Amino acid sequence: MPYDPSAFPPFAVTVDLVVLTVRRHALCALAVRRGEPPFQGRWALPGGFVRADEDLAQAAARELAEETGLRAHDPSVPVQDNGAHLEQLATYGDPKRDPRMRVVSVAHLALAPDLPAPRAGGDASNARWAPVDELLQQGGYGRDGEPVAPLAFDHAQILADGVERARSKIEYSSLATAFCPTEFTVGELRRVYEAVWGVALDPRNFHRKVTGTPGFLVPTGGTTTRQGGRPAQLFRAGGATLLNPPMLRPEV
Amino acid sequence: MPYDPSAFPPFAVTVDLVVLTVRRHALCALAVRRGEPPFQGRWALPGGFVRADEDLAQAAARELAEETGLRAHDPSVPVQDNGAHLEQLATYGDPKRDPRMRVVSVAHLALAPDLPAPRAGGDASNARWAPVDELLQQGGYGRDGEPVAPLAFDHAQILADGVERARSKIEYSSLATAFCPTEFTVGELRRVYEAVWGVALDPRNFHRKVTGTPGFLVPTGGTTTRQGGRPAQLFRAGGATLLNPPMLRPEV
DNA sequence: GATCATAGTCGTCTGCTTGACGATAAACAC
DNA sequence: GTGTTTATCGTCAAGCAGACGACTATGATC
Repeated sequence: MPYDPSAFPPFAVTVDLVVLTVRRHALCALAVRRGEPPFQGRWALPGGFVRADEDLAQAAARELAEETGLRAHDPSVPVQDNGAHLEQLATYGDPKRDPRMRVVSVAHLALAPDLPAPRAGGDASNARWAPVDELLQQGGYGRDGEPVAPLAFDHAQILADGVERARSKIEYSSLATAFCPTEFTVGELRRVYEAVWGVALDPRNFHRKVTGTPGFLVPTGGTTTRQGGRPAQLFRAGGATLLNPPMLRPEV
Repeated sequence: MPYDPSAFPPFAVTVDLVVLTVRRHALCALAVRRGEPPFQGRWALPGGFVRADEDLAQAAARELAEETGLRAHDPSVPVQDNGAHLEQLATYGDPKRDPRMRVVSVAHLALAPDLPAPRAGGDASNARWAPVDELLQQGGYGRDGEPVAPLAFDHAQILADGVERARSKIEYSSLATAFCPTEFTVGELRRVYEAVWGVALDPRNFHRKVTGTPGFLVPTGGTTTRQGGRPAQLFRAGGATLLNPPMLRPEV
């Protein structure tokens, strides 16, 4: 294993982002349209090169800010204010994943509350929140009936891995609150779980579970009626990051 | 995000391996002694450069074979024969992690049954199985009383992350069987959990749990008495990879 | 203002899993 | 045989989850 500088092949290193949010009861991911070949005109995950003096997490946070305006949290700090949760997902390095050169991409996963509208270099038509189901279906048709092209590069795989990570992680952590605004109701949190898992949950058992787990939610004292119906208590995310026992995802 | 070939800084990409096994009731990791600067003479994780035409998983499997002679499993296939479990762990890319140049390391985690003896280029004194507690304690003294130097580079962090991954993953998957030979007893599997978690488990409850989880263990029909005491049934790992409900790690 | 629809919150009951631990079984050493 | 070790089965109580009834507090509709 000598580190002879002439003995190793050079790589380009990028970060790609799986930015997830919940909009209109659906789990959505941020997609940007590629403006140049390869895969010109196709949708892709946002990302970019890691700079020479930058850590991987810094690069991911910078890209996230550039694409969405979101600040990333320090991962060691519990979810708070309107920053996004950001964590490393996995690294993809197939020699043929980019037809032009050898690129290793360190994918990151970001979870954000519902945001107004994406901006990508100021051009709204080149960035959008798309339901992950729509982005992942291969060769199907979108909700508007137009044919859906698969994501560029290996981004479908990266997105699928990110979604799976998010689905499993909200089971045993308090990460689902990262999809919520600073103050939220139990019902809003439940709708997050329902959107991410794609299932219906019993409101009564869910309420018992989340309010009974110490440190998960702290009441702010306020109430809201923005969902209609009886006013609901408002909560903030508590300090607990791990849920024990976990939230159980219903079978199949 | 233009892909102008002159616009990105070149990186070296390596794979580093956290190879874990259980020896004499202790969780051990493979360490190799560095033969050259920086950190010459210090212990480090095995690893090496990713080749120009190689996938990351291939590079990790190649390094694993070079260091231990182990073949890696296809991760989609359940644990079987004496191959090792191999999975990607995380990627480390701090600009200063290698003092000579910009190196991004894609760390992998391997779990192996107890092996005869490590070989690193045929020189046994340059590779060893060391208890992870010993490798991770900073500036302490080893079991033989000699001072322990911390691992080279950021390998202590990588090792800690790998150990934590293994500890949590055996909770909800059948991965603990990767530490066992092809055929093993419930008691041997229990001692794996005890070594990895560093706790004592009730043999009766453990037996009930693992034999009661469908698909976890399949009896081979044979028995063995190699542990002394009453002969124990032999099992192979079953097809199940996920344990539901999980194996619970005792509180603190 | 009465009624209805909607969403939130509190309780109850039942079954399953766990943790603690008693008891028995089958080998070996002496 | 006696003691030691390890394996295996059984029992019991506590805790938690799923199913679901009941009640509350809003806004919408008649």
